[in-house]
Amino acid sequence: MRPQFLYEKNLQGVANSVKRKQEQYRKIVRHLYYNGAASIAEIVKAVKISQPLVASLVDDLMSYGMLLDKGVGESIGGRRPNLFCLNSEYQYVIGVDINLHTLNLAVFDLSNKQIFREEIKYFDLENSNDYLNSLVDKIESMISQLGISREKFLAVGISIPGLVDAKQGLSHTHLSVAENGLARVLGDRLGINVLLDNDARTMALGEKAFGKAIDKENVLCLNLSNGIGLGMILNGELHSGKNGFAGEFGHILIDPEGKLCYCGKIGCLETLTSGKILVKNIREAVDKGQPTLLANYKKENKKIDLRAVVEAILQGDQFAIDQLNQMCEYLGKGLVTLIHLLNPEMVIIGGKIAHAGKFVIDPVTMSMNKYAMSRISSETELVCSDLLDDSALMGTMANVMRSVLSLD
Amino acid sequence: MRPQFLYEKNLQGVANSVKRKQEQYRKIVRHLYYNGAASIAEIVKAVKISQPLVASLVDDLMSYGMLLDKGVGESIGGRRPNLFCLNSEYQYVIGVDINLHTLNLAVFDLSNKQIFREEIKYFDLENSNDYLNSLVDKIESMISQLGISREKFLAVGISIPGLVDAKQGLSHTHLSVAENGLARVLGDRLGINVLLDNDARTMALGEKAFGKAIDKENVLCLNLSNGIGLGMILNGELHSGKNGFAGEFGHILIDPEGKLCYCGKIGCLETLTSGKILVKNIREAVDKGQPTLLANYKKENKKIDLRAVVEAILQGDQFAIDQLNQMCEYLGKGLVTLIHLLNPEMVIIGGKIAHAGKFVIDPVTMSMNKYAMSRISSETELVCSDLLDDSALMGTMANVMRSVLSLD
DNA sequence: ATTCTTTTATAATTTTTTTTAAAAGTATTC
DNA sequence: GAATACTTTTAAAAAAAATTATAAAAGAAT
Repeated sequence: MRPQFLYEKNLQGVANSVKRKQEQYRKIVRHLYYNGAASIAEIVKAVKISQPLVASLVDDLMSYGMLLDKGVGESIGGRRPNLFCLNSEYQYVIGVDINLHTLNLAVFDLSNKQIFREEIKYFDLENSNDYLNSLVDKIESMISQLGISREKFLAVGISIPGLVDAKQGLSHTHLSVAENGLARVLGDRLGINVLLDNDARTMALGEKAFGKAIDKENVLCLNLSNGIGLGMILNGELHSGKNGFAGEFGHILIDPEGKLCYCGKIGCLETLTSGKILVKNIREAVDKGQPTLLANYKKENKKIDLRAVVEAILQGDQFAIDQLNQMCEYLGKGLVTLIHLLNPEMVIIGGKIAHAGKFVIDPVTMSMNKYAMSRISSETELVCSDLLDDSALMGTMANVMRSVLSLD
Repeated sequence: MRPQFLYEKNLQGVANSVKRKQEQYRKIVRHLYYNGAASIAEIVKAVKISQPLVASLVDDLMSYGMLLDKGVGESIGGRRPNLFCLNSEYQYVIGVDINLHTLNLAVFDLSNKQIFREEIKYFDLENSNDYLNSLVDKIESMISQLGISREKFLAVGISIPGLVDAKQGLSHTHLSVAENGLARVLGDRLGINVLLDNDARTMALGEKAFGKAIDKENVLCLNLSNGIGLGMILNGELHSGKNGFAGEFGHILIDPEGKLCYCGKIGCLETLTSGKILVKNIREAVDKGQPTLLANYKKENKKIDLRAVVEAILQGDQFAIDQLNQMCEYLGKGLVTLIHLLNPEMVIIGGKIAHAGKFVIDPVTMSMNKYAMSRISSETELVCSDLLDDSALMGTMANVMRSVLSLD
C-alpha cells in the first residue's frame, strides 16, 4: 500500500468497502499517533471496532511497515499485552514557519520529533518570485540533505503572518505573487501536498496538540511579537471564520480618542499595545537620555529590538518593565472583551513577548481584574506558552496531522 | 419500542449491536426531520447505509409508528419512489420561552408545527418558588388541555435570560431557588426531560434551524430588547464557552470615558445601546417637551415602552428615529469588534428592536462601514430576523431536536 | 411498442461481531 | 515455593449483520 493512503479522502469511483477500510485504518493510526503505543485491547476500546477485526487491521498495518511491534507491556493482572506503535520513520512532515525576517524549517517524524531543524535569519519576507524560489530551494536542499525520498513526506505545513484563507490555501497579505494560491504553487513545485495557515492559528494548533492547551476545549492563543495575532480554539476546534479572517484582535477598538492605526481606523489595540510600539517608545526615551540598561545597547551600536527589550526586562530593567506594564493595561482591556465574548478556559500568551513570563502575566492579570466581570474572568487561566518560539513550527505539524487523521 | 428510544444515549450494559441499531435509526430519523419526506434511495445516499438495510430499518420504524408512508413521489426518469416521512404526531416537544415580563408556551409536533401556543403577559420573572409553581402549573394545564399522554413528550426546551450553564442545566441569574439546578428540578416535577439555555443562544439555534442562518456556518445573533444578548454559531455549532457564559456582548468596553454600568465597569456597550436606554432617553425628552408622536402616548396615559418606541419609528417619528440612529452608531462599533474577531458570514438582529427593520439595519450598516476593515466586514451580511418574537421559542424546539438527534 | 431509468426486492457474498476457547500472566493460599 | 484461582490478552470458530450483486417492478423517454 502506498504510504499516502491516509491522505486520500473523499475518493470517488472507489468501492465503499475500500473507503470503510481506510477509515478503520485511520482510526487506529489516529489513536496511536495521539496516544502513543497501545495494545489491541486498548485500541478496541478507543476505536469501537471489535477485537478480531482490530487485530487483523493491525496485522495489515504491520505488514505495510506502518506499525511496529513494541513487545509486551506491563500487565494489570493477567496476560501481558502486546504493544504496537507507529513506525515513526514511516512518514515525515515538513514544517515551515515564515516570519517577517526569519524562516524556520523542520522535518518531523511520526513521533513529532524534529529530525531536522534550521533557523534562517535575515530571510526577509517579500512579495517576489525570488523569495518563493529561495524558499523552495531551502526546502529542496533540506530534503536532499536528509536523503529521504519524496514519497515519504506526508505534507508540508506552512505558517505565515497576515490574512490567510486556509480552506482555499490562499495567503492574502503576503506572497500574493503565487498566482494560483500559495498552497497550490508550492505544492506543485515541491511535489508534496501543502497546508497553509495564519501564524497565530498555527500557534494555537501547536498549543492544542503539544502545549498547555492539551485537553482544553476553549482556548485563546495570543501571538505577541511586533504585532498582535490571535488564534482561537472554540468547542475544541480551530476557529477561522468564513474566509479565514477571524482573529483580527489587533484591530478592535480600545480608545475612541486614540491614535490613527495603519489600518485606517482610530484607537485600535495595536496602536496602544504591540512589540513595535514598545520598541519605538523605548528607543525614543533612550534618545532623550532615559536611564535604562538599553541605553548601553545604543552606545555599543547594537540594535534595540524586541528581543533586546525582553532581555532587559528579564534583567530587571525598571524602565522597560514600566513600559511593558503600561501596554499590558491596554492588552488586558482587550482581553476582557475576548473573555466576555467567548468565555475561554485558558488564554495562552505566545510570541517574543511571552519570554518575559511573569512580567507580562502579572500586569495583564491586574488589568483583567480591573476591567472584567469576575464571575466570567475567574474561570479563565492566563499563562505563557511553554513552546515559545517553537509553537508555530509545532503547530504546522499538528495542522498536517489533524488534517490527515481527521475522521470524516 | 418506546418512543423515548432516541433519547437514550451512552447506554451502559447494553450490547453494542443495540447501540449501533439505535444510531442507524437515529440517522434516518435525523435525515427525515431535517430534510422532510424522502425515498429509500435518498436516505441511502444521505446516511451512507446500504439500500437493503435502510429498507429494513424504515420498515421497523414504520411498524413502531414513527414513520409514515407518504405514497409515491415524482420520478426523475424511472420508477416512482415510495416516500416516507416522520409521523409528526409520534412525539411532541414543549417549548418555554421565559422573559422578564412574559411567558411564551408552545407545543411542537415533529413537523415543527406549533399545535399549541400561548402568550402569558404580566408573568413577571422572580426568584421564588411561587414562580416555579405557577410555571409548572401552566405547563401542566397545557398538557392536560391537549390530552396528550406524558410519554409522548420528547422533552421540554426552555429559554431564559441571564447566565446559563446549559451542560449542567443551571440558571445562574434567574430562578436560583431551584436548588438542584433548574433543569433537574423542572424535569423531576414534570416527569419530562428538560433542556435549558440562555435566550440569545436559543434564538441563535432558532435562526440556524428555521431562520436566516439555515445552511450558514458562522452566524452571530443579536437579541436587541431591553438588554443586549448575543448567541453565536461558530463552525456550525453553538458556542457557549467553558461555563456557558459566552456572549456577554453588552459588557464589552466601548467608551473608556463613559458611564458606569450596573455591572460595575465603565463604558460598557449596554450603557450606550439598549432598549432600556432608548426608552429612558425618549421619556426624558418627552418630559422636556420634545415634539414626537410618543408625546401623545403620555397624554393618553399610555406607557412609553420599547414596543411603543418601535411603533413610532415605523410610523416615521423623526425624533425616535434619530435616537435609534445614535444608538446604532455605538452598536455598530461593538459589532465591528465581533466581526474582526470572528469573521462571521451573517449577523442577524433579533429581539424587539428587530421589528424596526431597515431603521436598525441601515444605521448599523453605516456605522460598520465607518469602523470596520472593509475586507472583513464586506464578507458579513447584516439582516433582521424573520422569526422575530418567535425565534427563542422556535429555538427551544431546535435545541431539543439537536440534542436528541445528535450523532455521537 | 421498445428501450432506458430509477426504484425496490431478493439472493449471494463479504464483513464484522459475538461467542468460545486457549494462552500467558498475576495474586493468593497452603 | 508450588498449586490453584483469577485476570487479561489473543486466537479461532460460529453467528449475525451488512453489503454487493442481481433481478424484478414500474414508470419515463423515444
